[in-house]
Amino acid sequence: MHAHVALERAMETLEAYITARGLRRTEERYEILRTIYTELAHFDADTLYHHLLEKGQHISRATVYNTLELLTACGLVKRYSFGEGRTLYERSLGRRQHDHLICMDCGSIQEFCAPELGPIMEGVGRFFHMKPFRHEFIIYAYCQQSECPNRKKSSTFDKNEFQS
Amino acid sequence: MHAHVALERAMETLEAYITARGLRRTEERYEILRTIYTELAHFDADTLYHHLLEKGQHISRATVYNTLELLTACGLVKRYSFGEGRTLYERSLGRRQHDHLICMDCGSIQEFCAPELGPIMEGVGRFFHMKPFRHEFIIYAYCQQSECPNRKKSSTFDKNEFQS
DNA sequence: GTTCCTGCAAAGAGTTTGCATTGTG
DNA sequence: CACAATGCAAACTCTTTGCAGGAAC
Repeated sequence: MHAHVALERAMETLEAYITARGLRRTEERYEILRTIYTELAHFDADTLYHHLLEKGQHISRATVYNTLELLTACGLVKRYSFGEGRTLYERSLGRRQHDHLICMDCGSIQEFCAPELGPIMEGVGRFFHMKPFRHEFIIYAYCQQSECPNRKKSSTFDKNEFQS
Repeated sequence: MHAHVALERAMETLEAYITARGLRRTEERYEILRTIYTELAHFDADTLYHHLLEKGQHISRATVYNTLELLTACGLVKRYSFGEGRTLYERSLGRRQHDHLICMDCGSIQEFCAPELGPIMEGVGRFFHMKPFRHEFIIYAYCQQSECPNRKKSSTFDKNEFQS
């Protein structure tokens, strides 16, 4: 699905959600949704806040957090907790189910699909007599190249957890 | 492996680590290791702190955090980030590789083994030309019973993420 | 005696909340 | 013009840090 198609459908979903609950159509909400769907892949709240600032959009942190909660509630955004307590968001409409691989050298995130996980999840659920709802599968990996091609900054991942 | 055997081996590991690096054998370190290996399964730093307090062990938060970092560094404790940003620890010596299932009704945690994950991780690593190091696989599930048998407190898991 | 460790309190990061103001419906 | 949303700042939680006193070696 092309980005602008996903954005259009996301806009419709947001419209419907706003209408159904009698909420307000504020410019901030549309701007944040647009930004997420066209400019950001995996991001945290503060990155989104500063990204908006750099575009000249002065939207407060409170509104950023409120809107992320709203978009999460209506299924347009997903929230993840990655290693070392990083809370990241990503858009969820128009993207197939996927999991994440994180480079421990630079923190960059790759997505992959592993349909085999479905049956595993079902089997575990049966074993515990629980009803599986969703899963998170995160692979932490090193680049095989001596110099990580994604390296951008000092890693937040090699402080304590991965030493001998 | 019995708990006290695991504790003994953990003590030896800690001894060796302390000796190798010229660190100090403080009572706080032994007490925290003992507590983790005999009394706690999955816990956060604050739970450990209060658990020690209730036993009459007044060990400061700073020392609790320092010691958790030390024990993580020498492989006796593992740190996890679960949904909604919970940072939890568990002892790692004498426990086979496992993953976690979290009850969204009460937050209780079950462990399970899924050896099928190894090959999946390897395959994904090959695809991205990266060297997988470790993984986290978390299943979030509901109890099938209408009343969760593990229910202890109001869930921290049904606030935003799991509503319609 | 030297150096490391502890405990306290303050600082810091990330997120949430209270409240006056703004703006949608 | 009612009431929801915004923006700001303060509060809050979890974790880290600085420093003085105390313990290990």
